[in-house]
Amino acid sequence: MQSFTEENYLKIIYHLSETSNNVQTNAIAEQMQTKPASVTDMIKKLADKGFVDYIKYQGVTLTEKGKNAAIDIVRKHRLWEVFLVDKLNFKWDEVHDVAEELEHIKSVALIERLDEFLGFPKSDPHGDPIPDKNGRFAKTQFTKLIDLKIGDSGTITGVSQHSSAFLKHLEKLGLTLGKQIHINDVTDFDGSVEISVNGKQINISREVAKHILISNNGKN
Amino acid sequence: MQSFTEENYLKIIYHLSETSNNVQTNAIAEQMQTKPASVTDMIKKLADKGFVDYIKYQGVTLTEKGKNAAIDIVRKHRLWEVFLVDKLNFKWDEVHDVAEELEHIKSVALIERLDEFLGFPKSDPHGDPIPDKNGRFAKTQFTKLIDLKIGDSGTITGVSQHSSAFLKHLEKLGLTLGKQIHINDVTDFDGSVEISVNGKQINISREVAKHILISNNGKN
DNA sequence: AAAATTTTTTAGATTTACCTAAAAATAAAA
DNA sequence: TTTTATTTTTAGGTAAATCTAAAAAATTTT
Repeated sequence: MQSFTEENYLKIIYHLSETSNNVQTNAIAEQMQTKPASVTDMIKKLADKGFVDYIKYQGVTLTEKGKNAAIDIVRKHRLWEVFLVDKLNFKWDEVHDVAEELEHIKSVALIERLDEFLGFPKSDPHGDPIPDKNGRFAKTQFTKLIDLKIGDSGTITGVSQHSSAFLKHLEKLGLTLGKQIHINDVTDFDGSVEISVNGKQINISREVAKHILISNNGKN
Repeated sequence: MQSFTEENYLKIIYHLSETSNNVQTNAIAEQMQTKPASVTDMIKKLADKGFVDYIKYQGVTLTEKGKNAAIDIVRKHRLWEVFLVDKLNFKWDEVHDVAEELEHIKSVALIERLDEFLGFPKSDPHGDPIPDKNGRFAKTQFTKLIDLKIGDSGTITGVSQHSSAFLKHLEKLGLTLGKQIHINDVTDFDGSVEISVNGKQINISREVAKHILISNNGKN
């Protein structure tokens, strides 16, 4: 059984694995808000326990065991987020920190019953897929809004940033999950994007456009 | 803000305070499943932080601050128990350990919304009162079943033991909250008690009778 | 009231997850 | 291909919560 801290490391390594194959010490340190030296210590421990493969100076990759452990934590995190939003009326920008704590509660029965209570949801309030109890989930293929071309349209189905500030901003702009959008123009000067949503035209910054995920997008 | 461990100490000191005024080091050690030496260390820390009053060799008492902190944890524990039983269909003997973890989640909003979601329950699945958000709760006056006399009757409204083994045993005997009971006889030999419940006569050991709490009891 | 017992504390170590500072390895630039 | 910069690791140390063994205080027994 893993400690609270080990679980956080596994989860972060898992998320970093999604974009790069070998996860670097510095990247982990940044995410964990700790120092690289501390990361090296923990990596050795995780390697000893068989959660990661580790070659000095080469970064780490999760083993099958490590990946399963990480997916289990992600599952818990996302189920709790659904609980908070669906049952306790939290906003999507309020759930992250609390779920961050709840995800470490160790009880298989608890999570299975929670899953059932919530009606076996397939995605969390931010559009991220929820692994089932065997760790399986549909690999969703999103396009970042920033990568769409003028004339493209699609549906907002996810976000790649869970900070309260970002989500509140989206809310204010009316950019929530399920909304249909259309790309009208891209500004040369600052890369900001002119889009239609809710029958209105709005301008969003490049930074915002990078973190909005779109599906069902059709050319023109 | 207190650590996980500090919270557990406060909770245990609070519970021990209900029966004795000055809580002893050894008693805390036993409940915490640790050694007296460790307790002395922690007591000093809690005293420094103003949670307890402590005089060497004299045991501890909770300060107002300590008492409030403890009641807050008890509140969380009991609300989570209600959630587990009412919403997730846990049995009353399955909730203790999970609630023991959930009680440490730090979010005022979470607990207030959970309380509301559950309909502001006044007692938990074991009959213990749930403090409101200001820490207030009705001081219930129970009589232990063992203290009733032959001919007395009353209603089961609580238990003073939360172990799964004990609760499962009660369940099997049909001795659940709200049940009406009548004392028929007390065995001289072993102090076991002959009672009527559900229209049947059963015999319960002294040990069991000690941990069943009765209210509305009328003489004869 | 002295002796024996129990309770509590102190002293000194251990483990976990951190840290800083400095050394070593790797990658990038000149 | 050196030099420079970046990344990572090692070495040695800290704080929290625990431990064992032994000393000190309080309580109980005789």
